[in-house]
Amino acid sequence: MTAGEESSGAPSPLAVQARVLAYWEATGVPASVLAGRPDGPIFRFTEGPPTANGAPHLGHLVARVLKDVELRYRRMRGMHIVSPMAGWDCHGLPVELEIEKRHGLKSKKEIEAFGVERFCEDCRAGTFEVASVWQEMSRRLGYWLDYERAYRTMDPPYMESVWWSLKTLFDRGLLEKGHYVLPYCPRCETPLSSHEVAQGYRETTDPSITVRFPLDGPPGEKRELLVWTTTPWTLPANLLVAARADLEYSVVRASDGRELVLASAAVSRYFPEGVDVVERFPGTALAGRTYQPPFDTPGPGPGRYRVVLDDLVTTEEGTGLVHIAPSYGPDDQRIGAREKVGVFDPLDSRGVFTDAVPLVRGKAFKAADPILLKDLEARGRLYGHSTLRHTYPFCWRCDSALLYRAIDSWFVRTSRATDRLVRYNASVQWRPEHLREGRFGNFLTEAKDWALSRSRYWGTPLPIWVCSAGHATCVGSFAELEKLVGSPLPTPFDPHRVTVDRLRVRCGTCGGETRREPYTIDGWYDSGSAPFAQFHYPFEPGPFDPVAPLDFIAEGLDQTRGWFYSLLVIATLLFDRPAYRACITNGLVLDEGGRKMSKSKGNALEPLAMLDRYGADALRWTFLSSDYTEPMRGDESTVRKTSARTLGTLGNVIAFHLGNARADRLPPVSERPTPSGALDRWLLSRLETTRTEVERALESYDIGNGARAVGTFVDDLSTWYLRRSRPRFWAEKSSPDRQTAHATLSYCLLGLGRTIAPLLPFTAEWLHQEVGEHGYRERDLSVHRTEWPSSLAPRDEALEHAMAELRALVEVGRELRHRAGVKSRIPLAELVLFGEPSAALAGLGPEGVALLADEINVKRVRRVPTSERSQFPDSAWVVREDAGVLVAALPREPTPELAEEGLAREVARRLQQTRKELGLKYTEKVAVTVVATGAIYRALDARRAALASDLLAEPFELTETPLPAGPEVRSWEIDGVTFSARVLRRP
RNA sequence: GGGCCCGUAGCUUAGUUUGGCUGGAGCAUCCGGCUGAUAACCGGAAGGUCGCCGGUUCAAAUCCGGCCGGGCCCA
Repeated sequence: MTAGEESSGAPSPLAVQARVLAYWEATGVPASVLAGRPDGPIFRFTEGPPTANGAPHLGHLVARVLKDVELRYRRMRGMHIVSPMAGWDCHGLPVELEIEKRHGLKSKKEIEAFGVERFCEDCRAGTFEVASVWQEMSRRLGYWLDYERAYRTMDPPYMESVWWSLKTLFDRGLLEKGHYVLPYCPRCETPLSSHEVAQGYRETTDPSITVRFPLDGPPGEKRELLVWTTTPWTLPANLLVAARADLEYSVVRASDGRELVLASAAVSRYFPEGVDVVERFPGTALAGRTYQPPFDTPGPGPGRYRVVLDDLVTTEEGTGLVHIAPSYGPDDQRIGAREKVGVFDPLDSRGVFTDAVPLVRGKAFKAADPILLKDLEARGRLYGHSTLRHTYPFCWRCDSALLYRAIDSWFVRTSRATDRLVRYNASVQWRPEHLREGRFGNFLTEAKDWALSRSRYWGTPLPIWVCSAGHATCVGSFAELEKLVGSPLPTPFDPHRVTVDRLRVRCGTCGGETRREPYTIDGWYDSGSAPFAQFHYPFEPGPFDPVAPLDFIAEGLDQTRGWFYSLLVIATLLFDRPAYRACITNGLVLDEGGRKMSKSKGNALEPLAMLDRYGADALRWTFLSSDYTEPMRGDESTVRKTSARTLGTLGNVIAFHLGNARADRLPPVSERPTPSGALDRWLLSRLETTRTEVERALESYDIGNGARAVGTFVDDLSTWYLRRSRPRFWAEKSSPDRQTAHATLSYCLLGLGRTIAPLLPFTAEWLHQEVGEHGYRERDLSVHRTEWPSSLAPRDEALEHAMAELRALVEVGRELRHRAGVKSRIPLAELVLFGEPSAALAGLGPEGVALLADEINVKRVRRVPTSERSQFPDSAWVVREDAGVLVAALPREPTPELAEEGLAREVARRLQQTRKELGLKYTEKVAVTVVATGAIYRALDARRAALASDLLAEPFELTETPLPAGPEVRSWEIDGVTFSARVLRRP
């Protein structure tokens, strides 16, 4: 922008963004900032690694804005960020699934036919297909991460650190094998962890059936247990029925004469019409009774098909008699183990029935339901059949219905550290705070052992080898592995399954032949290891400190069960300390209707497209000034409106300042001016207040409060300071008042630039470069390389208070004018204020009075005692009273002289309008001829010189003789009187 | 079924921790004003059962209980 263009408005946010991005890239500002301040205090941070093959959505963008704000702020405070590395979560089902789809693979069998090696190679390559989108999004958002040195969970050093940690847990007895009932995905053929399952619950319809289990008994007695279930496919695996000792059971006689046994509490539910009760007895009376199983598949076994007692039985639903299939439920397993009845699991790894149940051989577990039902019915074993809508877990990645089944798995024994998890969590500064005791806290107290192993291919292999004698050897480093192999490892060594499983590893205990436990580990363990594994700890020296938690992390609320949890568990078990000191979470971004965004619904807004359309700061501001802890609506009109408000206003102020400063070549002022005027001092104080509020907000991770403070300041700056100061800026260059106004505005803008640098990095840079006249030349002059200002100006709270009072009085004055029906252009004689001024207001002195008079357009402001109310009759005055307290009065009419002055202004305004319509710059002179008569003539005649100067008119002619008609002659009417004028551009 | 959170004007929200001035703003609407920022600025009006019901209190948007609606999480 040059001096000749000073009247043009603010450049668009997009233009600002493009300009700033170009500057950053040309001069390497981001890289130099990322390099950090190694001499400064360390601020520990870790970027939560996104899944490397999933596209970013707006929610990710919110989290990144929050992280960026805090990191920029800490950098300005001179802190050294450890580490600013980007990260990628490379392993696990999401990646495998993508590759399976690509090759049309539908099962593990097909993967193995395809070739595990090829498959894993494709997973490795596929990992980075969307990486560039993430990187580009970060760049455009202004989120500076070190992508050059990004950590990847699939890199051998990273994996070696993970192995080290697993061995550490193993040695402490915190990593153990078990055979437990786990949620299992039949399609992926692997168990899932509880936090994975948590992501997949959804409503579904299942059969709800009641089955007759005939009791063995004395001849002639025909009694049947009524047993309820929603999973008919588990019935072939039934081994026991549970009753509750302290519950009463009834025997009822059905209409067909058969006697049915169920809990007394369930009788009215099953027989709302009433029924004959033959007998009642406690649950203990049923214990040990044997029955005919629903299907005789597993055959008789010791202790099977009998009634046992257990507290899991309730009567809220069902019959108070619970079908127990020890393979298919955690409680079932517990009871089965206690009763020593063994297990019967007729499903293969894909959830398909084996030959063990000929009736449904080859059927997937759910698909067997109708066949089993039909068979039960044919044999007269089905008592009732309906359906039930309830929530049921599905695989979070492939959407298959999960089943619970007993399976071998390795567990991290988190349940042994529950008290420490809870204690360390208590020290976390959560944002919002309620997560500590609320959602996250609750989750911790219920924490179960972490099912770590996955029967999959693309992941960190579980580094445990077991020999024929049953010794388990957990390997914690490549060196240790090499020792056990007895010969050098291949170089470069890639510790993924394909390589590792070719090695012949000797048992660490007996030296015998071993086989590796054929598992990979849960990807959440990989990402939870990021704080140390990204530095290849403990194998290489690095900045990781086992004693020090991260200072700060931030991710979406969905990570409570994900990353926030795995970080805490790993830090607690491994280092016996909390994982992070502060954690900010953000809510989901919803569409304009408040619905979840999803690609399938087509309502998802692409982050990059949004950045293209509105620019980074507009999006940043929208998120920061909304309640980002709650679900937000991400519709575009909100972005447009919210950002236009503050960014647009600030842009206008800057554009005004630049135009003004450049027109007269006034240099930027970076030293704090010491103005004497109240308005200038007020602005400086407001700036300092704002700086303090932003500082407090960012220190305590309450970013929203900082953003609000900035919003208020920008409004004050534009609509009060600048509006009130505007005439000062068109005084002569040498005028002291102009100089002071310029210095104040320049200084405050530069101070504001540093204050908003963490929040609005693009706008701040633009401001800093333009107002500071750095010219986008040197990277050292970037606002992001400046220090956070420790103090920008003296704070004068009394002055801020006084100004607020004054502004309230201005509003009163305007309201009075409105009521009097006299427009602002017409001066009135005086504004009368009742009573004594407050101490604060009095402190503003004559400047305050002048300001008030000018705003209300009155010739003077007068204070009178309240007792003089009678001197201001309603016939001539409009009076304001608040709750019975007199405030102010204003004349209803201007004096004739003032009316004339107003008339002159009416004319002047129309001529100014004409100037503008001619497209004249405010420095261009014009030749003006005004034709008027009567009152208008008299009004103008008395003010020729002033009008000429206001309008830059040379000459300014006034006549009563009409001008010859012409295109340049225009006429107007004021209160029924006409006048005309000719305004000519001067050559 | 359980837990946590949210519900203030058409929209975005402050105020809720620690009860107390007529519940503030901004956008949008209407009316008016201003005119050297101009797809800007200023004023006024209208718009609120502070989700609903009940309780505590001299006093409740704020504290307590219950309910309704929404979201997330758990099972």
